[in-house]
Amino acid sequence: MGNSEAEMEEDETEWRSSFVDSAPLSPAAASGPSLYKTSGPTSAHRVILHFDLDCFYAQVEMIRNPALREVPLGIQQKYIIVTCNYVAREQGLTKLMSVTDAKEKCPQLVLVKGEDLTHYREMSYKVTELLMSHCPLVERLGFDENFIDITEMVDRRLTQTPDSDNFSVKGHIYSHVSADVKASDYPRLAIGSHIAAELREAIHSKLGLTGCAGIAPNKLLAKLVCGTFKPNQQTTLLPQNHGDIMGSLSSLRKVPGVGHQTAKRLQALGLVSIQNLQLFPLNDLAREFGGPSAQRLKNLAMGVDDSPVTPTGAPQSLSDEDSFKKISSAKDVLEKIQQLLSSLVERMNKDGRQPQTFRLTIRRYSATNKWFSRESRQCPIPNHVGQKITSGDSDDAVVQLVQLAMKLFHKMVDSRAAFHLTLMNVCFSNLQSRGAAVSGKGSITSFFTHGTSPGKAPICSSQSQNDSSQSHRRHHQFSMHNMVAQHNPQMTVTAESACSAEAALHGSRRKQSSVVADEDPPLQSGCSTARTNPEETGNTVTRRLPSNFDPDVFEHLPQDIQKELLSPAYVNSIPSTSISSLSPTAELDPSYRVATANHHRPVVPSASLLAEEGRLSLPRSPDCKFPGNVDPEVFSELPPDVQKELMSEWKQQKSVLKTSSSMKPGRSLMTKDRKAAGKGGQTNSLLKYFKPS
DNA sequence: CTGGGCATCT
DNA sequence: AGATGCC
Repeated sequence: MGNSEAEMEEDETEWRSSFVDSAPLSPAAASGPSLYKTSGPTSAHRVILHFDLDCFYAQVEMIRNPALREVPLGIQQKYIIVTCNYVAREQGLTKLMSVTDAKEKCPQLVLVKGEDLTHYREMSYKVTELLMSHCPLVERLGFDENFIDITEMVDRRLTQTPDSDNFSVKGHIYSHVSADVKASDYPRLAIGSHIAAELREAIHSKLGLTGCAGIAPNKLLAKLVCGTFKPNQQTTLLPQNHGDIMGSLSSLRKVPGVGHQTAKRLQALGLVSIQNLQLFPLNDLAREFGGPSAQRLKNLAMGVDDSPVTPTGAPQSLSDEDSFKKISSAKDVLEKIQQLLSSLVERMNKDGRQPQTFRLTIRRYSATNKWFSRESRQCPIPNHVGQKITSGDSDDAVVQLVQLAMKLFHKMVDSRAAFHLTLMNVCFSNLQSRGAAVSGKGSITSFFTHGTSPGKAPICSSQSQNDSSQSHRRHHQFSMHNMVAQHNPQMTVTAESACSAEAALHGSRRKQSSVVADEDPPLQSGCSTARTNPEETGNTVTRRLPSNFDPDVFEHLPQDIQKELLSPAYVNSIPSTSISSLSPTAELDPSYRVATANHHRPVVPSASLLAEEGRLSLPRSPDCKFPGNVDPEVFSELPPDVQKELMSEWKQQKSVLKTSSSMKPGRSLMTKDRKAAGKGGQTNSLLKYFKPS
C-alpha cells in the first residue's frame, strides 16, 4: 500500500464517516479541530496506548522468588506451560506448549504451578490502577494487557509545549529508523510515545514489571504495533504505515477480533489474507455475518477501529473453575463443588459486593469435541445466603450454596446414569454493591445492605493527578502504600494517585468526553462537556441535584447515611439527569453530586437498619413476586425473618425447581434494570482489587 | 496432555 | 444458555 500519509488519513476519515456507527467521533476529535486544526490531519485522531506485560505470570513468580530469574522457568497449569520466562524462550519454549514437549526441549526447565490465579490477579489490578492514576481511561484485556486513551493527556501537553522543534519519538517507530523520522511532523504521536515511556517506567519502578507498549490512533493498531518489538520495548505507528502493519499479518486469524470460528467462516468464503478481506464486497460479507459484523470485519481488515477505550470497572462476575480427567460420582461432584465454592466465597467476601446470581457450569467428556460444549444452569441467590457471603459467615454460606449448586447440577445431569465430567465452574454474577440502588421507574428505591466493615469500601475523595507539570500534593490515608511497596522499598506513591484512580472509576460508565477534567486550567474549550452541558458550569450543590431531591432532608441525615448516598455506586445508578464532569475537588466536596431517594417517603436508610426495625422493603424488589395465594398486606406484617425465609423459598422454587405451578404469568424475573443496577453498582468496589489482600 | 479466568452478543 | 473471543 503505497499511500502517502495524507491519503491514508483521508481514507480512514472517509471510511469512518461513510459507514460504521454514526456516533460522534471521539471527544478529542470533536473538540480538537477548533484548537489544533493547523497542526495537521493527525490532530483529529485519538492517541491510544496498548500495554502488554512481558510473560506476566512468569514475572510475578520471579518477583516472588528472584532466584527463578536465572533459570528457565515455565508456569504450569495442568499439562500446559501457559507462559515462560525469556531464559526458557531462548531454548525454544513457547506459550501454550505441553509439559511433555517443554521438558523435551529443555530438560532443566523449572516449573511453577500456576493454576491458582490469586497472585496474578492481584498484581494485574495493581498495574491497572497504576495506569489509572495517570489517566482514567484504562481498559483491561485479560490480566496482562491494558488499553489507555491518552488523547486528552496528549492535547494538554501539546498546549504546554511551545517548542515543537524539540520533539522526539521515544522507542521504536514501526518500519522506520527513528533518526529518519521528523518527530515534529507527528507531535501527538511523539508526545504519546513519551507518555508510554513514562508509564512503562512507572510500572517498572513501582511494581517491578516490564512490558511493551504500542502507540497508535486506535485500539486495533495499538495492539498490533505493541507486539513488534519484544520484550520490554515500545513502538509507535505512523499514519503512513497503517496499511503496512495490516498487510504484514500472516492471516486473518491474527486480527484481534477474528477468532477460530470467524476465521473458519471467512475461509469458507475463500478469504485467508488481510487483503482478501479488504477487497471482498461488503454485501457478500453481510450475507454471511449480518450487516454490523460484516462492517466491523471489513473495518478491522482496513485497520479501522472506532471502538472506544471503555474503562473497566470491577469485574461483573467472579468465577472459579477446575478441570480434571474424570469426575463421575455424585460424591466427587459434591466435594469439587465444595472446594470451588470455598475459595470463591472467600474472594467474594473480600470483594464486598453481594452476588445475586449463582451459576454452575460443567463440561462433559465426549470423544469428539472434548473441550467444547459447556453447559450451565443459574439461579438467584437467596438474600440471606448472599448476606452470609458478604458478612463473612463463609462456612454457612458455602453449605447453603453447595445445596443450591447440587440442585442445579441435577438439572443438567441425571446422576442415576453414568456421567463423566472434565470441568466444573462456579460463578457469582449480578454483583450488587452495598449502597447500590435498585431503581424502579422514576423513583429510586434503595436499600443498603451490609452495615459495617468500614475498611471494605473506603470512600475516596481526591483530586486527579496532573500528568506532568504542577502538582497539588494532598495526602489522604489511603491504601496504596502497602499495595505498591511490596518489593521495592524506595518507592513512594502518593495517595492522590490511588484516589484519582478511584475517582476515575466514578465516571467509568460515563461518556468518555466527560471523564477527564482535571485541575489544569488550560483546558478550557478542550472539554466538550463543559460546553455542551449547562449543568456542568455550576458547582453549587443545587445544580448537581436531581430535581426531586430535597437538600434539607439530606442535610439532616446522619453522616454515614449521607456518605452512602454519595457513594459512587449509588450516584452512578441514578438516571443521569446531570452528567458531572469529574472534578477532583468536587470529589472532596460532600455536596458533589447528591443522590436522592424517592422523596415521597423518607430517605431510605440502610437495609440492616430496615431489617432491624422490622420493615423489610420487599415489595420494592423487582424480581420478587408473591405466589398468587399470598396477600401482600398480610405478608408485610410478618416478622422480617419469616419474610426473608418465605421469599427465598419462593425464589428457589421458581428458579431451581422450575415448577410451573409457582410460576406466575406476567413478567419473568430479572429482566429489567440490568444495566442500571449492575453497572452502576460495580464501580464502588473496584478498589478492593487494588488493595493488598 | 488445551488453563483459568473474564467479557459481549444473541 | 450458549457461542464466541480475548489473554
